[in-house]
Amino acid sequence: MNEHPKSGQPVEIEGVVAQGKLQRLLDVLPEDLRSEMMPLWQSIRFSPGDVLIEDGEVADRIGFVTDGFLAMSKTLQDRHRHIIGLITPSDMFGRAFNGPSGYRIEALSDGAVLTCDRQKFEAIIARSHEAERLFLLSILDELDAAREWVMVLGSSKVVERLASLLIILSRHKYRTLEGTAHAPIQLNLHIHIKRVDIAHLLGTSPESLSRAFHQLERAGAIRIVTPYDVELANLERLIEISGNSLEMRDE
Amino acid sequence: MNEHPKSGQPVEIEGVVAQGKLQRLLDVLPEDLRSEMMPLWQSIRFSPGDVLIEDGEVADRIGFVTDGFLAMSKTLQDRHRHIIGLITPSDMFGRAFNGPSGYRIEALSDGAVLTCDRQKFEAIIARSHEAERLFLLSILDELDAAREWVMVLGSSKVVERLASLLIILSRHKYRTLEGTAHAPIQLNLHIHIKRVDIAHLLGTSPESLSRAFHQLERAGAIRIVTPYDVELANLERLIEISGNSLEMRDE
DNA sequence: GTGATTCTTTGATGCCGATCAACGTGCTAC
DNA sequence: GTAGCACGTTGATCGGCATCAAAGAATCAC
Repeated sequence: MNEHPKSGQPVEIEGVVAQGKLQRLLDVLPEDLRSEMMPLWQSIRFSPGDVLIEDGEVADRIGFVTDGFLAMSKTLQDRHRHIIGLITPSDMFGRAFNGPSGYRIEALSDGAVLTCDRQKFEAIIARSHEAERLFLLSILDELDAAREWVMVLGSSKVVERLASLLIILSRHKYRTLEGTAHAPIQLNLHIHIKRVDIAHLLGTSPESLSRAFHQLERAGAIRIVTPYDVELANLERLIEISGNSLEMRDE
Repeated sequence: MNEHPKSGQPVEIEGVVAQGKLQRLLDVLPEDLRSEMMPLWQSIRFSPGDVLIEDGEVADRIGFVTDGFLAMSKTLQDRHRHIIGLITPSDMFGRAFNGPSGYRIEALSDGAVLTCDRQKFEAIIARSHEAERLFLLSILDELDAAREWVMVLGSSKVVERLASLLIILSRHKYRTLEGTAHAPIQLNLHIHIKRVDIAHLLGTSPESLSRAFHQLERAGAIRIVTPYDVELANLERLIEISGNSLEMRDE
């Protein structure tokens, strides 16, 4: 670990392998900057409930998710926790170039991230025009995700929101499966996130969420094998219920 | 019009004056690029209901709001219109560097924008490292706004969401007043937006919205002079009702 | 002015979902 | 094994809000 492989080779720190955005970013980084940056990275494995960045903390770290799910949330003074968004593999968190985060980053599943000191990261990235540009452009993806999330939360009914979430999660599975299978008839979705957290994500209660799940099953859209294993039996109907609020592109 | 003033001088096209983000962007642009870009700008004045960019249209224009309010929305196939966010003076719209918008941009009030062909804009901006950087960083503001909006929509109750919106709008007034008054005791807020549109913004119906307004008045937080003129009688209480979900910084 | 149109408000009803409470189920400890 | 615990589901009640309907209020045409 902590070797400095050449561009194009996978980067791995303590068994955690960089992929997605981070991988691409390191690929375009000139050799010298790359060597300089590599020792700064640190891997963190997390379990459900772990808090990576505390609410309001001046957390000057940025991180890239390599595996698992995180949530960006904010606790109001009435102790009610709002979840702002879901952070999925390849996503970045922390507010590079724009001061500390202001949000709480908390784990919803098992997984791992690679993190780096924010200011050092910025300093090195800024020395490569191409890398900086690539990095800043990746913020557009975050923006898209945030807006998609607004669409999801804008759906009045819980079933609609749940249908949207299942589609989003299945898209992520597609993304990693891309290239292996082509047109999967039925999709077995393993949900790594606890019901309570899904409920908070969708702005509802575990009870209502449970009913929504079974409502989807009764509608024939999904089949609940276990609470963590759902079969998307009728994707078309699922999309229909979701209200078609999501772009179905593959990125 | 269409003269090419030196850096630092206000830019004005057909009576519409660039300000905020666009102003700053033009300020850092080298003289030659600036001269090249100026003729590309075009001013558009709008009235409530005007659609600047149609849903799904491959609209390759970007624009900066100089005055008034716009909404970014998306119409689903069930004809239900979701509003993704509010676009306010100084904000940008259109997806520079990232393909066409995909959203509908529609006017909620009277106002004006300065627009430019997207690809030509990108091409010129990309030739100035500093300008490109400034521009890409401004996307972070959009991201913040989107996330703030998620917080607002995440509030379960309509009054809470309304309180948040009023605060957001008053902040914008502050922003333009900045420097003139310092600690205004009471704030007369002129709302340029129709009730129906506010209702859609907040994901509710005009009827429920009306009740929410009067609920705020009964709580002593605001005083309704006319439907378009509201006095923020008790800002503290308003913030309290909003759930404190907003950052109260002045940017 | 007067009428027409548009916008806002008020009232009545029914549904969705939050909440409280209890039960079921699977896992861990020992 | 059994006890304990965490998590998920189900049931019952109640409040907020969408919806339908209709009545003010403001604006515009002429």
